[in-house]
Amino acid sequence: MGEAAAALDEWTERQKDVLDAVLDLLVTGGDAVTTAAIARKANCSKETLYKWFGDRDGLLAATVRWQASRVRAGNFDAQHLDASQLRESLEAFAINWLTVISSRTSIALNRVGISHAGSGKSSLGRMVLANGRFAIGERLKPLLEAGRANGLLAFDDTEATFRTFFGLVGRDVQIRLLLGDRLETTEAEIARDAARATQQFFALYGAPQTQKPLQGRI
Amino acid sequence: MGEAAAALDEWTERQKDVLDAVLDLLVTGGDAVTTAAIARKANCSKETLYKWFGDRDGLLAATVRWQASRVRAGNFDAQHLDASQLRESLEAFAINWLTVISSRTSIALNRVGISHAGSGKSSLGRMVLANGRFAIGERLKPLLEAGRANGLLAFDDTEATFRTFFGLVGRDVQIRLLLGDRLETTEAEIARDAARATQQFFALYGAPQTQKPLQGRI
DNA sequence: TCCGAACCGTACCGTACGGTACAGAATTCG
DNA sequence: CGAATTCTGTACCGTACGGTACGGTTCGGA
Repeated sequence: MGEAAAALDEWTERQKDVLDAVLDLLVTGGDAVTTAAIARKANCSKETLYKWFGDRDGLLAATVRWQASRVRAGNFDAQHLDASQLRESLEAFAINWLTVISSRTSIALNRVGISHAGSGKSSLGRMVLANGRFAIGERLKPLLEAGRANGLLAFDDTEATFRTFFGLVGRDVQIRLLLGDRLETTEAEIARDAARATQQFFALYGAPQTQKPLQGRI
Repeated sequence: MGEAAAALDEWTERQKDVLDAVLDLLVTGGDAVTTAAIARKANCSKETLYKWFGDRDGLLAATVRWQASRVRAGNFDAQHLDASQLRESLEAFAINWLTVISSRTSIALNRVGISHAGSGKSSLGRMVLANGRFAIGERLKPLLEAGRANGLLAFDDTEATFRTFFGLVGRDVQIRLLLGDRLETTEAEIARDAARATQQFFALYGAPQTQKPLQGRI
């Protein structure tokens, strides 16, 4: 939230163009993402790159933040939920999440973060994690808790419940894509998987069908 | 199966020592896994490395195969299953899988495969995938189908069912570890998670408690 | 119109690393 | 024992790449 706003005006338009160039290079995995290639693609000098972003890692970190600041989908309003609204919201979350992790951008950034995490300096990995797995968690948890408050869901541990939802939605998709598996992720496929995951989630955590107390409405 | 046997006698003892050295270097992520470092650690010359394994990628590929050939756990016998045996077997699978993906070796090899997949040449990624995600799938599916044949499980698509089990067990563990998250994965924690995943899996795919026909017993 | 700041393009430097060459030790085999 | 083979250790080569230096250009402000 504050994070996203900060990232949005943290750089000038010209600098954002540079970050977009980095993203382009990352996504088209063909050629290596060298500082020279970045400067060429962005029509700027390497010296400017280093002046603005410090070093290559700083540039990559800025790119992660920049992409993250763009991705935030609007939060879902979780007041006066009924069962079908909750189901729709969960399904929308699942669709959104599957779409994100299937995107070439997400795959490329996760690969960069993982490579860095393997090289000791794990700050990029933590950043990807914060803007991926943990960001979606913080956005989904209020919805889960609203569902519980309205008697639609039954669970004790919000974190554990979210992790189960995460597993039901993601399954093996992310690791397969990261490892280069060709996995057709069409929109229709994603919608079907999101619906299945949501249904399974309700089977596990849906509250038993009791007459829910008409709280507040006289 | 044949793969494992092939890998076991594909190299001499001396060569296996070299591959173990590569694994050691990969696991202790501190220093880069250069050919010079490998030769130093294995007390052999770089020239021998190139003679035996072709080039650096061939050496890494051989290391993946070598590690995979060691990991295979004994298959589970899936005859005359009753419910508690099935549950135990599934839980054992889950424990085994969680233990593997939490190991420093698995994390390091997956990181290498992912990095390679990002650099165009995806053969290493596919190899890690074949010996990880797909190997566990091929080993688990017979158990699922035996459970169905014995009336303990109800599902149509074996692959889809396995993927759900995979998601319930793995959740966010692998991506978090790959991205450098410190995630305590004690034996007790793994056992608890495996039990929870198995229970959830039965809740989704357990056959309704009918009197199962006493097939074969008079 | 002039000045200075920011920036582009290119050239350059140092180092790290994959891969090769080679001399000498170890080992095998007749 | 001697010849041939295989291996080790080290030195070496070429290249790729992160980072720096610098001359030339654009552009905003006085």
